Amino acid sequence: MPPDSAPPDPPRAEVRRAQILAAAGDCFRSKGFHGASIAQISRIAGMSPGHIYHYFENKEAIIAAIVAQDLEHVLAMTASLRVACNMKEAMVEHVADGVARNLEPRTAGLNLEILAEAARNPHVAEIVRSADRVCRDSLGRTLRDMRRASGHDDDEATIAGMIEVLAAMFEGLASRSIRNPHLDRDVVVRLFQGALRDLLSQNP
Amino acid sequence: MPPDSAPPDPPRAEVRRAQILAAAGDCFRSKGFHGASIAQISRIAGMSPGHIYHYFENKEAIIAAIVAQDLEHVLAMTASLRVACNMKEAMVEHVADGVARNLEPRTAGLNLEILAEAARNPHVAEIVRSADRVCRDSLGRTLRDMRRASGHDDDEATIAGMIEVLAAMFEGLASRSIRNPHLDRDVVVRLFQGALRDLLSQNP
DNA sequence: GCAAAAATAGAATGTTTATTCTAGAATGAC
DNA sequence: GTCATTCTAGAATAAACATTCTATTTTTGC
Repeated sequence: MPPDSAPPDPPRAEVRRAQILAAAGDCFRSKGFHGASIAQISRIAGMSPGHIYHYFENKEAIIAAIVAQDLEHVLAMTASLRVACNMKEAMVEHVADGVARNLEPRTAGLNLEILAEAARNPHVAEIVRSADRVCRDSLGRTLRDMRRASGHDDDEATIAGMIEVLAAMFEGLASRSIRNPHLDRDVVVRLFQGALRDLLSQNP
Repeated sequence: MPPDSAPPDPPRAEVRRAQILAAAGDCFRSKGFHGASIAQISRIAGMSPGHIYHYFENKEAIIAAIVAQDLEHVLAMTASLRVACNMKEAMVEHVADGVARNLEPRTAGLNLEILAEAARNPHVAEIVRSADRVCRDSLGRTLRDMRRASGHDDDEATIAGMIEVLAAMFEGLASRSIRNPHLDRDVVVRLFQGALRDLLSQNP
């Protein structure tokens, strides 16, 4: 449950809202944002089509809510990772998790759907970008501390660049899982660990 | 009547077909595969909606053609790259082009659209996968030669893994260009070059 | 020039869509 | 229990959509 800042709503409404979001998640994953219809979502959510409009202004609002919900998960994960990973080797150990998560077909599909929608829907783009900003800030602090601790003195641009490279690598796995579903995950993990080590200990 | 099963030879037909594909490309880029309508495509292509069905059986066939066309460009690029890049440093030099190309918003948007569609449309998935197979084979040969020339003896799995890492890095840039449109391209190029050098010269 | 064939437009079709409207059922306050 | 409020269903609406049909124009082979 996201710790919503919204005023205390009747619990009934919250349950209903959650049902809609769950159903919409399923439909969006399998049909895409524009391939899934309100009728379909309402059937899976166990309510009438019209009733959905008591909780969401329109279909775009449902899309936005799904995107926000999904990114909040990522945000929470990033935050917890920051606490656990003050050291380089700890990060390297987490690579296996990160690779597995990003290769998961269901995750990959919805992520790509979100990005494609963000590429043409400014509202969704803003949600995606603001979540990314938070992730980058958090990862940036971790990275700067780590590099300082090992004697390097990087400028901001280099830190930001490292984050982009890291992010591109992991986010690129979604693309890889679609294009080459039979890729050898273990080898990828091994090489990712090597690349990460090199990236984090390189001289400027 | 369904369209002629054999594409007509006359150049007239080819021009018309190309017009449709060009218009469809524009529409798909700005609205997505399912957001773009035949009416819209036909308007931009300068013909009637019904006429499109003389060249394509249905909308999915247009999507498939666009996907195939796009991937053929990538394929051609990969092939030319293989000729030019027998050496590591030559590849490193091409990083800047590769980064710029993958960060291009128009390219990135359509690529993400294609991947999202491939995640749920088996027909499109097959096109994408077969193109990727060709790219991997070509890059694999290049990489193996390069590594042998510098005294390394890798097994197939390692070569395949290197390709996956490389591909993930570059393909991940599409995601980055959406999530963080203001990223510093030059720094990313510099760090990509370093990462590429490390990846290609690491010991097994 | 002239028929046969191909190319094309544009209206017609039938379905699907998001969204709104209307009215009935559940719930809770007192 | 009664009444006001909130939920909820399902029909109604109006637009959009992919696709097909029909008729007209253009091209081509001769």
